[in-house]
Amino acid sequence: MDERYEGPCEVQVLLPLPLASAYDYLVPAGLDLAKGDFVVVPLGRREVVGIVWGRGSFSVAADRLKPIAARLDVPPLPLPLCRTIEWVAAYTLNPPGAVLRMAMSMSAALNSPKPTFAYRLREARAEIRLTEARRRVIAVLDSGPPRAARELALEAGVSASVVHGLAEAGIIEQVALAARPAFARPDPDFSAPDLSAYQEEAAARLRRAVHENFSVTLLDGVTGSGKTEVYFEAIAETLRRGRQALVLLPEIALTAQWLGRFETRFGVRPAEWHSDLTATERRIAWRAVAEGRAQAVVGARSALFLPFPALGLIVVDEEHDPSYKQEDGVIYHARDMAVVRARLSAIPVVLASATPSLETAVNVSAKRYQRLHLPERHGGAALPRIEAIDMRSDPPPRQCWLSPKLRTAIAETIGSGEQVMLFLNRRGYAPLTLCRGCGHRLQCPHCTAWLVEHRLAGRILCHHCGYNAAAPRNCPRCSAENSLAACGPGVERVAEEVAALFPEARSAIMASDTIGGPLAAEDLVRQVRDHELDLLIGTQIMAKGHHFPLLTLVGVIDADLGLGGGDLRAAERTYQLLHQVSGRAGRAERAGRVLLQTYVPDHPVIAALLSGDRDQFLAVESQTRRDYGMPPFGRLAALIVSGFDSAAVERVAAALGRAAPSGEGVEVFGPAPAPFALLRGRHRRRLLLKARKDVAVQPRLHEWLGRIKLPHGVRVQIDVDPYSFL
DNA sequence: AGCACGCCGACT
DNA sequence: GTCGGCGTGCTC
Repeated sequence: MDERYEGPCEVQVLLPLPLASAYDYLVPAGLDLAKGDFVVVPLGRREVVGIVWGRGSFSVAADRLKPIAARLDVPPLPLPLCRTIEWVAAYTLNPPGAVLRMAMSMSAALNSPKPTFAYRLREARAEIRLTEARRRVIAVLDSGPPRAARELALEAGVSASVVHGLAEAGIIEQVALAARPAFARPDPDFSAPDLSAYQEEAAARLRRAVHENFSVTLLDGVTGSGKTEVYFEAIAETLRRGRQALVLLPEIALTAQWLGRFETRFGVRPAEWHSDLTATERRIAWRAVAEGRAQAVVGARSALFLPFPALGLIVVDEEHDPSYKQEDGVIYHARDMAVVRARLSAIPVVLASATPSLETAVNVSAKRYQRLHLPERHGGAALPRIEAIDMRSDPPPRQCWLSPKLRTAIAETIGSGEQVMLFLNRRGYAPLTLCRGCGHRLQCPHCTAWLVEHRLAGRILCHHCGYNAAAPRNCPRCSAENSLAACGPGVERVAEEVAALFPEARSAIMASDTIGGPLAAEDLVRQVRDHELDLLIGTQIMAKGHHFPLLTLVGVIDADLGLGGGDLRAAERTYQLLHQVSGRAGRAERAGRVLLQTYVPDHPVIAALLSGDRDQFLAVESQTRRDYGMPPFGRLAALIVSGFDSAAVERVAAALGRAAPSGEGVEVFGPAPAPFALLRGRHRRRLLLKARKDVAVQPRLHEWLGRIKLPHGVRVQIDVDPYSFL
């Protein structure tokens, strides 16, 4: 049903602000609006852009209503996106305007499409004196299409004033560019894929799904089994139907390598959407999506809220990746919300992973999701051999982290002209620095966290708030000289050990803080590929996406890291990460080998990695969760109370504890100090609501919070389906 | 989220 | 005496 609102009448306008509800406005006579339209409305003494959300609610006296100032010349927010916004708001208990803000994070794009101008040579040229600079500009225009002043100046190697001077003199003239350069159209038939029988079968199933309504399909296959090529076929089919495709990737998996594969298959790069686009790039990409000119978009989780008018497919690659969980502001899980958007858009969604999340695995068992399995490595390469090194019987020397067995394996591998990757998910030199004299530990002044020494940079930093100071020479408390001792390993410390053990090996560190940016990262990848390096030491940043044919040994320095702490998903996450890291070993003809250094070789996670029996691991993990009524067999919601005044935070947390809902199928735990009891200077307390699967938690949470009056300066955040807890 | 209004310290 | 600090409260 096409909802139109012809003035004079009243409509609700949703503003991208954390207001409890949409506001009513008058539609002036002569203005004809539809749901989803972008409008400018007065708010207090400013003007803001909002979205026409529905007919007036008549909740405010008519004489207080203000008229809508204008309708913007932008395609309306697509209705399925509007419904997704409402759904996410209701589910996460956020004001709809706060969710809308995520879909309007590009205010510049809303300034009506400003016509862009280019210069071309005039037919009839006035006679003027031609300087060398002017000649160059004319030559550039002679040999190409009209260009914008800036570009023209750049290409001719002159300043902009030369261009303007030529315009003034009547040699060149401005022409309006008809449309902004269209986004290059990906060609679904640019290159025929070379698929295995399994891949072809899976691709055929997905192509069919693209012609039907909502469905969720898990594309399940080990690293190297060719999942990407398979979902590319679903994208191709979507493009043939003239619809748009969205691929969500974890931020760090969006690499030049992925883009290159897309370009090989479709002839052009897709539109990109991620956090380090410039304002201009955002504007261009957002408008191209909204106007349907961008047919294929790859992006991080926030791309989920882009205004696709003709969305036909969503792919969530690496669906198990924890970075899909947005942890601040509106707390949501992009994979789950992708399923919601697909359902509300009546389109298929494909979840791809080598190590599906337990939630997804359970949804497959329950037949809510389809599963397509790619059983083998494409090209027939063997899976890596995974072995444990029991650190209790094969310990490294004191203050060292590589066990004798791992050292031997490294020497053999490098000796035979192959490459090694050492994995340790810890940036910096050492996770903890303490004073041998007084026992003082270097701690962040704003967080409950140790300061991590980064020796290469000569700094100590907090990995949670970004606090950053020069590494002290003496103990900050007792001033003892040379008394600070590093405890435990970080990648820099492992690199130090490697340099001492293998002085002739060419090695490099790969961590988010040691590589300058995407370009430096690409260069490092190239160095590995071209065998300019023998050994790479890195964090999870190198866990995904790269194929290095000569890399045959992966050493995991501390396979137990992340298993402790009693976190709900610790086991699952460790399994996923180590499995992914293992997949880096031996992808071509050469067999790979993975060595896991562990003190608990019998731990179910380590055992599952050694046996390669993922499904058995998921079954055991699933049974444990079921026994304890934990997700996905029960529901969790966390309340995080935070503020700068710790006493006030404490009081609110205690009051929430007393006002906690109770009754059939609902339990509340806490308040307890939150995982980071002090974060960025804010004190934090946490309460956890656990409910049976059949209990709707949102109304309970709503009532619960309604019973508490929040003093100023204290904030309560709601995390429905918290991803981790301690 | 802005942007006001509002009531207490150092300046022309 | 004002200029301005940012606490709190409203915006259809």
